[in-house]
Amino acid sequence: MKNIQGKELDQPIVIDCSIEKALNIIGSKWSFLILRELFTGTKRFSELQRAINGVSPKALTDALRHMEENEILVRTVYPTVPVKVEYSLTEKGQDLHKIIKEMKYWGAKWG
Amino acid sequence: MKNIQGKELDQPIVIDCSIEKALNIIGSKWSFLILRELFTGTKRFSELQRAINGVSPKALTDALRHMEENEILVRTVYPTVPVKVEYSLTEKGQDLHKIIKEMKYWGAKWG
DNA sequence: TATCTTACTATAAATTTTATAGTAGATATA
DNA sequence: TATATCTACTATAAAATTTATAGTAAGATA
Repeated sequence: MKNIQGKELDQPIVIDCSIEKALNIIGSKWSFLILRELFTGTKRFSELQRAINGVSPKALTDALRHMEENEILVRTVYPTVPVKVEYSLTEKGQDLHKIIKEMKYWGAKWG
Repeated sequence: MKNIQGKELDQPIVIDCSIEKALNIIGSKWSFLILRELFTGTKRFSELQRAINGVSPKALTDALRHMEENEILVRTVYPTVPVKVEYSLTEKGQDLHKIIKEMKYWGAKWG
């Protein structure tokens, strides 16, 4: 995953801007919609796939992995057959709620 | 410009989600950084280019055009030589400040 | 035996993004 | 006179990313 400037996120570059930091941690456009879903509670992969119109499984996997690495969400695997995987927000992830809420207000007002 | 599902924005599709509406109107990742700059006042193309680390002129032009079409900012051309072009936020654009502010808080806390 | 399920991967194709050079048109400099 | 400078972009090809599609494991079900 690359940052907003197109550099690998594990490269030693210093970003001063908090907005850029937030955008890099959140990841991609899909992350916002994953957040929207997870604020209402834990979800499985297939539930997210159905709820988010237009995501390919790869895009969803990539976004979830990125968010997991950045400790926005946790991934829990239940070794059943077929396997069950649940995604839920961490405190860090829950704290993004204010941003998404403001987006929702703005979108309802101007969209 | 395409929407978050990859469809052209002028296609007759209905989006119910306010978050998606907001994301589609804002446009791309660069838009957030353009907003960051314009909240401090009117800026010229070259000022934005210098202030936003890593934008290509094409990416900047594309983002500005998209934001202009969506009435987030206005573009004013002064017919001097060389020409001078200024970008400034509309009321709709100013109103995005809450979102960016929350991003900034979050980035400062967790980033 | 064939089919269904979940949570993904693999691959190639399609699309987007980026880097780089170039443009106008007047002024400034050597 | 020739060259360089400035701004705000465009054009183009190359590079990178994203998407669509098919496929996988591994047991349950009909």
